[in-house]
Amino acid sequence: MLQKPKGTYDIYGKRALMMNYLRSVFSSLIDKYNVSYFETPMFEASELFHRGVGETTDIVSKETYDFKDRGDRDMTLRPEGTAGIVRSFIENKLYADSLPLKAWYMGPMFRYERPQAGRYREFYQIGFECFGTYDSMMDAEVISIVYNFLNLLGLKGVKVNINTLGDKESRENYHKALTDYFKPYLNDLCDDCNRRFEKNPLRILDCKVDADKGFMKNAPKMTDYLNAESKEHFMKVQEYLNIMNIEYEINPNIVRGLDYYTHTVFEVVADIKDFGSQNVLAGGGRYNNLVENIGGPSVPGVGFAIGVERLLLALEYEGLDKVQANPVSVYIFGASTQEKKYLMSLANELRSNGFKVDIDYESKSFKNNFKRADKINASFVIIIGDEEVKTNVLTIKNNKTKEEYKVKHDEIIEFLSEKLGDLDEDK
RNA sequence: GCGGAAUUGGUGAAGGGGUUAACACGGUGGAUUGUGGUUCCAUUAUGCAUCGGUUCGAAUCCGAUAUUCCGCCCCA
Repeated sequence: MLQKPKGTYDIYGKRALMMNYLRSVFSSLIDKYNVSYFETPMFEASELFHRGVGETTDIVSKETYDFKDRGDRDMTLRPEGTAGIVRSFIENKLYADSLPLKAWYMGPMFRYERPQAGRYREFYQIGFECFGTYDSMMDAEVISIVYNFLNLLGLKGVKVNINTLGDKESRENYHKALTDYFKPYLNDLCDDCNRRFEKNPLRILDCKVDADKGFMKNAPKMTDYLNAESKEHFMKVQEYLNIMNIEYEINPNIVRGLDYYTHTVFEVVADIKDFGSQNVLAGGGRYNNLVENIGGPSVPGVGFAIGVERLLLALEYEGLDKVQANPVSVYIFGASTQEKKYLMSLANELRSNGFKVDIDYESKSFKNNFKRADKINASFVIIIGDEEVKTNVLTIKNNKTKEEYKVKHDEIIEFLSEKLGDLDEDK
Protein backbone atom coordinates (compact mmCIF):
# COMPACT_ATOMS: atom_id res chain seq x y z
CA MET A 1 0.00 0.00 0.00
CA LEU A 2 1.12 3.50 -0.77
CA GLN A 3 2.21 5.34 2.32
CA LYS A 4 2.76 8.96 3.16
CA PRO A 5 6.38 10.04 3.07
CA LYS A 6 8.38 9.55 6.23
CA GLY A 7 7.86 12.27 8.81
CA THR A 8 4.66 13.65 7.28
CA TYR A 9 1.08 13.36 8.43
CA ASP A 10 -2.45 13.94 7.19
CA ILE A 11 -4.60 16.64 8.68
CA TYR A 12 -8.26 15.69 9.14
CA GLY A 13 -10.83 15.10 11.86
CA LYS A 14 -9.84 16.36 15.29
CA ARG A 15 -6.42 17.50 14.19
CA ALA A 16 -7.98 19.65 11.47
CA LEU A 17 -10.32 21.21 14.02
CA MET A 18 -7.39 21.89 16.34
CA MET A 19 -5.30 23.46 13.59
CA ASN A 20 -8.16 25.76 12.66
CA TYR A 21 -8.72 26.53 16.31
CA LEU A 22 -5.09 27.49 16.85
CA ARG A 23 -5.11 29.63 13.74
CA SER A 24 -8.23 31.46 14.82
CA VAL A 25 -7.10 32.03 18.42
CA PHE A 26 -3.72 33.26 17.28
CA SER A 27 -5.05 35.45 14.51
CA SER A 28 -7.51 37.20 16.78
CA LEU A 29 -4.82 37.70 19.45
CA ILE A 30 -2.20 38.97 17.03
CA ASP A 31 -4.67 41.43 15.57
CA LYS A 32 -4.58 43.26 18.92
CA TYR A 33 -0.95 44.05 18.16
CA ASN A 34 -1.77 45.51 14.75
CA VAL A 35 0.06 42.90 12.73
CA SER A 36 -0.44 42.00 9.07
CA TYR A 37 -0.69 38.47 7.74
CA PHE A 38 1.94 37.17 5.32
CA GLU A 39 2.09 34.12 3.15
CA THR A 40 5.29 33.52 1.28
CA PRO A 41 6.25 30.63 -1.05
CA MET A 42 6.98 27.23 0.42
CA PHE A 43 10.07 27.06 -1.72
CA GLU A 44 12.63 29.73 -2.44
CA ALA A 45 15.97 30.01 -4.23
CA SER A 46 18.41 27.89 -2.21
CA GLU A 47 20.72 30.86 -1.87
CA LEU A 48 18.22 32.67 0.36
CA PHE A 49 18.58 30.08 3.10
CA HIS A 50 22.32 29.75 2.69
CA ARG A 51 22.76 33.50 3.12
CA GLY A 52 19.91 34.00 5.54
CA VAL A 53 19.87 31.10 7.95
CA GLY A 54 23.59 30.46 7.63
CA GLU A 55 25.84 27.89 5.97
CA THR A 56 27.10 26.55 9.24
CA THR A 57 23.74 25.73 10.81
CA ASP A 58 22.69 22.09 10.75
CA ILE A 59 19.36 23.21 9.37
CA VAL A 60 20.98 24.42 6.18
CA SER A 61 24.01 22.19 5.94
CA LYS A 62 22.26 18.86 6.32
CA GLU A 63 18.51 19.20 6.70
CA THR A 64 17.13 21.05 3.70
CA TYR A 65 15.03 19.55 0.92
CA ASP A 66 16.93 20.77 -2.15
CA PHE A 67 15.93 20.25 -5.73
CA LYS A 68 16.51 21.61 -9.19
CA ASP A 69 13.41 22.79 -10.98
CA ARG A 70 12.88 22.14 -14.68
CA GLY A 71 14.64 25.37 -15.49
CA ASP A 72 17.74 24.07 -13.68
CA ARG A 73 17.35 26.55 -10.82
CA ASP A 74 18.46 25.53 -7.33
CA MET A 75 15.42 25.52 -5.06
CA THR A 76 14.89 24.66 -1.41
CA LEU A 77 11.74 23.85 0.52
CA ARG A 78 11.72 26.41 3.31
CA PRO A 79 13.15 25.01 6.56
CA GLU A 80 11.91 27.99 8.57
CA GLY A 81 9.79 31.07 8.04
CA THR A 82 11.96 34.08 8.76
CA ALA A 83 14.13 34.07 5.64
CA GLY A 84 11.11 34.15 3.33
CA ILE A 85 9.47 37.01 5.19
CA VAL A 86 12.73 38.96 5.12
CA ARG A 87 13.07 38.34 1.39
CA SER A 88 9.52 39.58 0.89
CA PHE A 89 10.20 42.63 3.05
CA ILE A 90 13.18 43.51 0.90
CA GLU A 91 11.77 42.57 -2.51
CA ASN A 92 8.54 44.51 -1.99
CA LYS A 93 10.51 47.44 -0.57
CA LEU A 94 8.34 47.43 2.51
CA TYR A 95 11.16 49.16 4.38
CA ALA A 96 10.17 52.30 2.47
CA ASP A 97 6.86 52.42 4.35
CA SER A 98 6.80 53.71 7.88
CA LEU A 99 8.38 51.20 10.20
CA PRO A 100 8.13 49.12 12.28
CA LEU A 101 6.37 46.55 10.18
CA LYS A 102 4.87 43.58 12.00
CA ALA A 103 4.08 40.33 10.20
CA TRP A 104 2.72 36.91 11.15
CA TYR A 105 2.33 33.63 9.29
CA MET A 106 1.27 30.04 9.74
CA GLY A 107 2.33 27.29 7.40
CA PRO A 108 4.39 24.18 6.76
CA MET A 109 8.18 24.04 7.02
CA PHE A 110 10.42 21.22 5.80
CA ARG A 111 13.48 19.68 7.38
CA TYR A 112 15.08 16.36 6.52
CA GLU A 113 15.40 14.99 10.03
CA ARG A 114 14.89 11.74 11.87
CA PRO A 115 11.24 11.87 12.96
CA GLN A 116 10.08 11.39 16.54
CA ALA A 117 6.94 12.31 18.42
CA GLY A 118 6.59 16.08 18.09
CA ARG A 119 9.15 16.22 15.31
CA TYR A 120 8.29 15.88 11.65
CA ARG A 121 9.83 16.44 8.25
CA GLU A 122 6.91 18.58 7.23
CA PHE A 123 5.78 20.55 10.24
CA TYR A 124 3.79 23.69 10.92
CA GLN A 125 4.95 26.87 12.51
CA ILE A 126 3.10 29.94 13.62
CA GLY A 127 5.55 32.79 13.39
CA PHE A 128 5.89 36.49 13.93
CA GLU A 129 8.48 38.99 12.72
CA CYS A 130 8.92 42.69 13.37
CA PHE A 131 11.21 44.92 11.33
CA GLY A 132 12.52 48.37 12.03
CA THR A 133 13.12 48.95 15.72
CA TYR A 134 16.20 48.48 17.86
CA ASP A 135 14.21 49.22 20.99
CA SER A 136 14.10 46.49 23.59
CA MET A 137 10.37 47.10 23.98
CA MET A 138 9.97 45.00 20.88
CA ASP A 139 12.09 42.13 22.24
CA ALA A 140 9.81 42.05 25.26
CA GLU A 141 6.66 42.41 23.20
CA VAL A 142 7.63 39.46 21.02
CA ILE A 143 8.13 37.30 24.08
CA SER A 144 4.85 38.54 25.54
CA ILE A 145 2.93 37.51 22.43
CA VAL A 146 4.05 33.88 22.76
CA TYR A 147 3.49 33.99 26.51
CA ASN A 148 -0.01 35.43 26.18
CA PHE A 149 -0.93 33.03 23.42
CA LEU A 150 0.02 29.94 25.40
CA ASN A 151 -1.79 31.26 28.46
CA LEU A 152 -4.84 32.08 26.38
CA LEU A 153 -4.92 28.44 25.29
CA GLY A 154 -4.98 27.48 28.96
CA LEU A 155 -1.51 25.94 29.30
CA LYS A 156 -0.06 25.96 32.79
CA GLY A 157 3.58 25.93 33.81
CA VAL A 158 4.81 27.71 30.71
CA LYS A 159 8.33 29.00 31.20
CA VAL A 160 10.36 31.52 29.22
CA ASN A 161 14.11 31.10 29.12
CA ILE A 162 16.06 34.07 27.85
CA ASN A 163 19.64 34.89 27.08
CA THR A 164 21.59 37.45 25.12
CA LEU A 165 24.20 36.86 22.48
CA GLY A 166 25.13 40.54 22.38
CA ASP A 167 25.72 42.57 19.27
CA LYS A 168 28.05 41.56 16.48
CA GLU A 169 31.12 42.91 18.26
CA SER A 170 30.34 41.26 21.60
CA ARG A 171 29.52 38.04 19.91
CA GLU A 172 32.73 37.94 17.91
CA ASN A 173 34.83 38.73 20.96
CA TYR A 174 33.14 35.99 22.96
CA HIS A 175 33.47 33.53 20.11
CA LYS A 176 37.18 34.21 19.99
CA ALA A 177 37.56 33.89 23.75
CA LEU A 178 35.81 30.53 23.69
CA THR A 179 37.89 29.08 20.89
CA ASP A 180 41.08 30.34 22.55
CA TYR A 181 39.99 28.77 25.82
CA PHE A 182 38.93 25.39 24.49
CA LYS A 183 41.75 24.94 21.98
CA PRO A 184 44.15 23.29 24.47
CA TYR A 185 41.38 20.96 25.65
CA LEU A 186 40.29 19.67 22.25
CA ASN A 187 41.59 16.20 22.99
CA ASP A 188 39.59 16.07 26.19
CA LEU A 189 36.34 17.10 24.53
CA CYS A 190 33.88 14.66 23.03
CA ASP A 191 33.56 14.19 19.27
CA ASP A 192 30.43 16.31 19.14
CA CYS A 193 32.19 19.15 20.91
CA ASN A 194 35.07 18.97 18.48
CA ARG A 195 32.57 19.59 15.73
CA ARG A 196 30.93 22.33 17.77
CA PHE A 197 34.31 23.94 18.21
CA GLU A 198 34.43 24.59 14.50
CA LYS A 199 30.81 25.52 13.95
CA ASN A 200 29.33 26.95 17.11
CA PRO A 201 31.60 26.85 20.17
CA LEU A 202 28.83 28.25 22.35
CA ARG A 203 27.14 24.89 22.23
CA ILE A 204 30.09 23.24 23.96
CA LEU A 205 28.85 24.92 27.14
CA ASP A 206 25.59 23.04 26.79
CA CYS A 207 27.20 19.61 26.29
CA LYS A 208 25.94 16.86 28.57
CA VAL A 209 28.93 14.60 28.00
CA ASP A 210 31.58 17.13 28.94
CA ALA A 211 29.58 19.03 31.54
CA ASP A 212 31.43 17.65 34.56
CA LYS A 213 34.95 18.16 33.29
CA GLY A 214 36.98 20.56 35.44
CA PHE A 215 37.92 23.05 32.79
CA MET A 216 34.24 23.70 32.02
CA LYS A 217 33.75 25.72 35.18
CA ASN A 218 36.31 28.32 34.22
CA ALA A 219 35.12 28.74 30.64
CA PRO A 220 34.59 32.37 29.63
CA LYS A 221 31.11 33.73 30.25
CA MET A 222 29.07 35.67 27.75
CA THR A 223 28.28 38.38 30.26
CA ASP A 224 31.97 39.25 30.56
CA TYR A 225 32.16 39.94 26.85
CA LEU A 226 29.06 42.07 26.41
CA ASN A 227 29.77 45.66 25.60
CA ALA A 228 27.92 48.39 27.44
CA GLU A 229 25.27 48.81 24.79
CA SER A 230 24.47 45.09 24.68
CA LYS A 231 24.25 44.90 28.44
CA GLU A 232 21.88 47.81 28.58
CA HIS A 233 19.68 46.35 25.89
CA PHE A 234 19.35 43.08 27.78
CA MET A 235 18.66 44.83 31.08
CA LYS A 236 15.84 46.80 29.52
CA VAL A 237 14.29 43.69 28.00
CA GLN A 238 14.14 42.23 31.49
CA GLU A 239 12.60 45.39 32.92
CA TYR A 240 9.82 45.30 30.35
CA LEU A 241 9.20 41.62 31.02
CA ASN A 242 8.91 42.40 34.72
CA ILE A 243 6.45 45.18 34.03
CA MET A 244 4.25 42.75 32.08
CA ASN A 245 4.52 40.12 34.84
CA ILE A 246 6.01 37.55 32.52
CA GLU A 247 7.76 34.70 34.27
CA TYR A 248 11.21 34.21 32.83
CA GLU A 249 14.58 32.87 33.72
CA ILE A 250 17.98 33.76 32.36
CA ASN A 251 19.61 30.69 30.91
CA PRO A 252 23.10 31.36 29.60
CA ASN A 253 23.12 28.09 27.69
CA ILE A 254 20.45 29.06 25.22
CA VAL A 255 22.24 29.57 22.00
CA ARG A 256 19.74 28.76 19.26
CA GLY A 257 20.66 26.90 16.15
CA LEU A 258 20.27 29.70 13.67
CA ASP A 259 23.24 31.90 12.87
CA TYR A 260 21.34 35.12 12.45
CA TYR A 261 20.50 35.91 16.04
CA THR A 262 21.95 38.90 17.90
CA HIS A 263 21.11 40.19 21.37
CA THR A 264 18.00 38.59 22.85
CA VAL A 265 17.29 34.91 22.26
CA PHE A 266 14.58 32.96 24.01
CA GLU A 267 12.80 29.64 24.24
CA VAL A 268 9.42 28.85 25.67
CA VAL A 269 9.22 25.43 27.25
CA ALA A 270 6.36 23.34 28.54
CA ASP A 271 7.05 21.27 31.59
CA ILE A 272 5.40 18.14 30.34
CA LYS A 273 6.22 14.60 31.34
CA ASP A 274 7.65 12.37 28.62
CA PHE A 275 8.30 15.30 26.33
CA GLY A 276 12.04 14.87 26.66
CA SER A 277 14.01 17.06 24.34
CA GLN A 278 10.83 17.99 22.50
CA ASN A 279 9.62 20.32 25.22
CA VAL A 280 10.62 23.54 23.46
CA LEU A 281 7.32 24.84 22.13
CA ALA A 282 8.60 28.07 20.68
CA GLY A 283 11.83 29.91 20.09
CA GLY A 284 13.00 33.21 18.74
CA GLY A 285 15.13 36.25 19.12
CA ARG A 286 16.51 39.43 17.62
CA TYR A 287 18.35 39.53 14.31
CA ASN A 288 19.79 42.94 13.64
CA ASN A 289 21.97 41.99 10.68
CA LEU A 290 19.79 39.54 8.79
CA VAL A 291 17.99 41.99 6.52
CA GLU A 292 21.29 43.50 5.48
CA ASN A 293 22.89 40.08 4.98
CA ILE A 294 20.15 39.10 2.59
CA GLY A 295 20.71 42.25 0.56
CA GLY A 296 18.38 44.80 2.08
CA PRO A 297 19.04 47.98 3.98
CA SER A 298 20.31 47.87 7.54
CA VAL A 299 17.03 47.21 9.31
CA PRO A 300 16.81 45.29 12.58
CA GLY A 301 14.30 42.52 13.27
CA VAL A 302 12.87 40.39 16.06
CA GLY A 303 10.71 37.30 15.77
CA PHE A 304 9.60 33.94 17.03
CA ALA A 305 8.22 30.66 15.77
CA ILE A 306 5.89 28.30 17.57
CA GLY A 307 5.96 24.59 16.75
CA VAL A 308 2.36 23.66 16.06
CA GLU A 309 2.73 19.87 16.47
CA ARG A 310 4.41 20.20 19.85
CA LEU A 311 1.85 22.72 20.94
CA LEU A 312 -0.91 20.30 19.96
CA LEU A 313 0.80 17.52 21.92
CA ALA A 314 1.02 19.79 24.95
CA LEU A 315 -2.63 20.78 24.67
CA GLU A 316 -3.66 17.16 24.32
CA TYR A 317 -1.60 16.16 27.31
CA GLU A 318 -3.19 18.90 29.40
CA GLY A 319 -6.69 18.01 28.21
CA LEU A 320 -7.08 21.37 26.48
CA ASP A 321 -7.97 19.91 23.11
CA LYS A 322 -11.72 19.64 23.49
CA VAL A 323 -12.67 21.45 20.30
CA GLN A 324 -15.85 20.50 18.51
CA ALA A 325 -17.19 21.28 15.09
CA ASN A 326 -20.14 23.67 15.03
CA PRO A 327 -23.26 21.61 15.63
CA VAL A 328 -25.58 20.91 12.72
CA SER A 329 -28.73 22.99 13.12
CA VAL A 330 -31.04 21.00 10.92
CA TYR A 331 -31.15 17.55 9.36
CA ILE A 332 -33.73 17.03 6.63
CA PHE A 333 -34.93 13.83 5.04
CA GLY A 334 -37.54 12.66 2.57
CA ALA A 335 -37.77 9.73 0.21
CA SER A 336 -39.78 10.18 -2.99
CA THR A 337 -38.67 12.15 -6.03
CA GLN A 338 -41.10 14.92 -5.21
CA GLU A 339 -40.01 14.99 -1.60
CA LYS A 340 -36.34 15.14 -2.54
CA LYS A 341 -36.96 18.11 -4.81
CA TYR A 342 -38.78 19.90 -2.02
CA LEU A 343 -36.04 18.92 0.43
CA MET A 344 -33.28 20.18 -1.83
CA SER A 345 -34.87 23.57 -2.23
CA LEU A 346 -35.61 23.86 1.49
CA ALA A 347 -32.02 22.95 2.40
CA ASN A 348 -30.70 25.52 -0.03
CA GLU A 349 -33.01 28.15 1.40
CA LEU A 350 -31.96 27.43 5.01
CA ARG A 351 -28.26 27.36 4.17
CA SER A 352 -28.59 30.71 2.39
CA ASN A 353 -30.08 32.05 5.60
CA GLY A 354 -27.09 30.96 7.63
CA PHE A 355 -28.16 27.60 9.05
CA LYS A 356 -25.87 24.58 9.09
CA VAL A 357 -27.90 21.93 7.29
CA ASP A 358 -27.26 18.32 6.35
CA ILE A 359 -29.63 16.10 4.39
CA ASP A 360 -30.39 12.50 3.46
CA TYR A 361 -29.21 11.73 -0.06
CA GLU A 362 -30.03 8.05 -0.07
CA SER A 363 -33.77 7.92 0.71
CA LYS A 364 -33.09 5.76 3.71
CA SER A 365 -35.55 4.48 6.27
CA PHE A 366 -36.92 6.57 9.13
CA LYS A 367 -34.84 4.68 11.61
CA ASN A 368 -31.69 5.23 9.63
CA ASN A 369 -32.39 8.90 9.29
CA PHE A 370 -32.96 9.44 12.96
CA LYS A 371 -29.80 7.51 13.72
CA ARG A 372 -27.96 9.73 11.30
CA ALA A 373 -29.44 12.85 12.86
CA ASP A 374 -28.17 11.72 16.28
CA LYS A 375 -24.81 10.82 14.87
CA ILE A 376 -24.21 14.29 13.48
CA ASN A 377 -25.76 15.83 16.58
CA ALA A 378 -28.43 17.78 14.72
CA SER A 379 -30.54 20.14 16.82
CA PHE A 380 -33.64 19.79 14.63
CA VAL A 381 -34.96 17.25 12.18
CA ILE A 382 -37.33 18.16 9.38
CA ILE A 383 -39.34 15.34 7.84
CA ILE A 384 -40.54 15.84 4.28
CA GLY A 385 -43.47 13.66 3.12
CA ASP A 386 -46.46 13.82 0.73
CA GLU A 387 -48.41 15.79 3.23
CA GLU A 388 -45.73 18.43 3.70
CA VAL A 389 -45.17 18.87 -0.03
CA LYS A 390 -48.91 19.32 -0.58
CA THR A 391 -49.74 21.66 2.27
CA ASN A 392 -46.45 23.55 2.59
CA VAL A 393 -46.56 22.96 6.32
CA LEU A 394 -43.35 21.42 7.66
CA THR A 395 -43.00 18.80 10.35
CA ILE A 396 -40.04 19.73 12.51
CA LYS A 397 -38.82 17.92 15.56
CA ASN A 398 -36.50 19.08 18.29
CA ASN A 399 -33.96 16.28 18.33
CA LYS A 400 -33.15 16.70 22.03
CA THR A 401 -36.61 17.16 23.59
CA LYS A 402 -38.50 15.16 20.93
CA GLU A 403 -41.09 17.94 20.74
CA GLU A 404 -42.71 18.06 17.34
CA TYR A 405 -44.05 21.18 15.64
CA LYS A 406 -46.00 22.00 12.54
CA VAL A 407 -44.60 25.16 11.00
CA LYS A 408 -45.64 26.93 7.81
CA HIS A 409 -42.84 26.96 5.28
CA ASP A 410 -42.95 30.78 5.20
CA GLU A 411 -42.28 30.91 8.92
CA ILE A 412 -39.56 28.31 9.21
CA ILE A 413 -36.64 30.76 9.20
CA GLU A 414 -38.15 32.78 11.98
CA PHE A 415 -39.04 29.62 13.91
CA LEU A 416 -35.51 28.20 13.71
CA SER A 417 -33.82 31.49 14.60
CA GLU A 418 -35.93 31.71 17.70
CA LYS A 419 -35.52 28.08 18.77
CA LEU A 420 -31.80 27.90 18.07
CA GLY A 421 -31.39 31.15 19.98
CA ASP A 422 -33.06 29.50 22.97
CA LEU A 423 -30.72 26.53 22.68
CA ASP A 424 -27.72 28.86 22.83
CA GLU A 425 -29.06 30.49 25.96
CA ASP A 426 -29.51 27.12 27.63
CA LYS A 427 -25.79 26.49 27.43
C1' G B 1 23.97 10.72 10.25
C1' C B 2 24.52 6.83 14.68
C1' G B 3 22.17 3.24 18.29
C1' G B 4 17.62 0.57 20.21
C1' A B 5 12.34 -1.26 20.17
C1' A B 6 8.00 -2.14 17.47
C1' U B 7 4.41 -3.14 13.13
C1' U B 8 -2.07 -8.30 13.34
C1' G B 9 -9.19 -5.36 10.91
C1' G B 10 -11.98 1.21 10.69
C1' U B 11 -10.10 1.16 16.21
C1' G B 12 -8.16 -1.41 20.95
C1' A B 13 -6.06 -5.94 20.70
C1' A B 14 -5.35 -12.04 21.69
C1' G B 15 -2.58 -15.73 19.28
C1' G B 16 4.96 -17.22 19.57
C1' G B 17 5.13 -23.18 13.33
C1' G B 18 -0.68 -27.08 12.09
C1' U B 19 -5.09 -25.69 8.54
C1' U B 20 -12.28 -21.50 10.24
C1' A B 21 -7.10 -15.34 13.16
C1' A B 22 -10.28 -14.97 19.80
C1' C B 23 -12.71 -11.00 22.25
C1' A B 24 -14.33 -5.87 22.48
C1' C B 25 -15.63 -1.17 20.30
C1' G B 26 -17.05 0.98 15.78
C1' G B 27 -19.56 0.33 10.70
C1' U B 28 -23.55 -1.79 7.73
C1' G B 29 -28.32 -4.45 7.31
C1' G B 30 -32.57 -6.41 9.86
C1' A B 31 -36.36 -7.40 14.10
C1' U B 32 -39.59 -2.15 13.66
C1' U B 33 -42.10 0.21 5.13
C1' G B 34 -44.30 7.88 9.29
C1' U B 35 -40.81 8.42 14.31
C1' G B 36 -34.73 6.70 16.25
C1' G B 37 -30.95 6.73 20.44
C1' U B 38 -31.99 0.60 24.75
C1' U B 39 -32.13 -4.58 23.45
C1' C B 40 -31.60 -8.76 20.15
C1' C B 41 -29.91 -11.08 15.44
C1' A B 42 -26.81 -11.12 11.09
C1' U B 43 -22.61 -9.19 8.76
C1' U B 44 -17.82 -6.79 8.94
C1' A B 45 -9.11 -9.50 8.04
C1' U B 46 -8.93 -15.72 2.00
C1' G B 47 -5.42 -12.41 5.72
C1' C B 48 -1.33 -10.66 10.13
C1' A B 49 3.65 -3.63 7.06
C1' U B 50 6.09 -5.13 2.11
C1' C B 51 9.22 -8.46 -0.63
C1' G B 52 12.01 -12.80 -0.46
C1' G B 53 13.86 -17.33 2.14
C1' U B 54 13.51 -21.92 5.50
C1' U B 55 9.46 -25.74 6.02
C1' C B 56 4.95 -30.91 4.10
C1' G B 57 2.86 -26.42 6.37
C1' A B 58 4.57 -19.41 8.35
C1' A B 59 0.86 -14.12 11.45
C1' U B 60 4.39 -17.28 14.25
C1' C B 61 11.46 -18.77 12.34
C1' C B 62 15.37 -16.02 9.13
C1' G B 63 16.90 -11.81 5.82
C1' A B 64 16.17 -7.23 3.35
C1' U B 65 13.12 -2.93 2.74
C1' A B 66 9.40 0.57 4.49
C1' U B 67 7.04 3.08 8.36
C1' U B 68 6.26 4.32 13.60
C1' C B 69 8.26 5.19 18.41
C1' C B 70 12.62 5.96 21.80
C1' G B 71 17.82 7.76 22.83
C1' C B 72 21.95 10.77 20.59
C1' C B 73 22.87 14.90 17.27
C1' C B 74 19.94 18.98 16.13
C1' C B 75 15.59 21.65 16.47
C1' A B 76 9.73 23.82 16.48
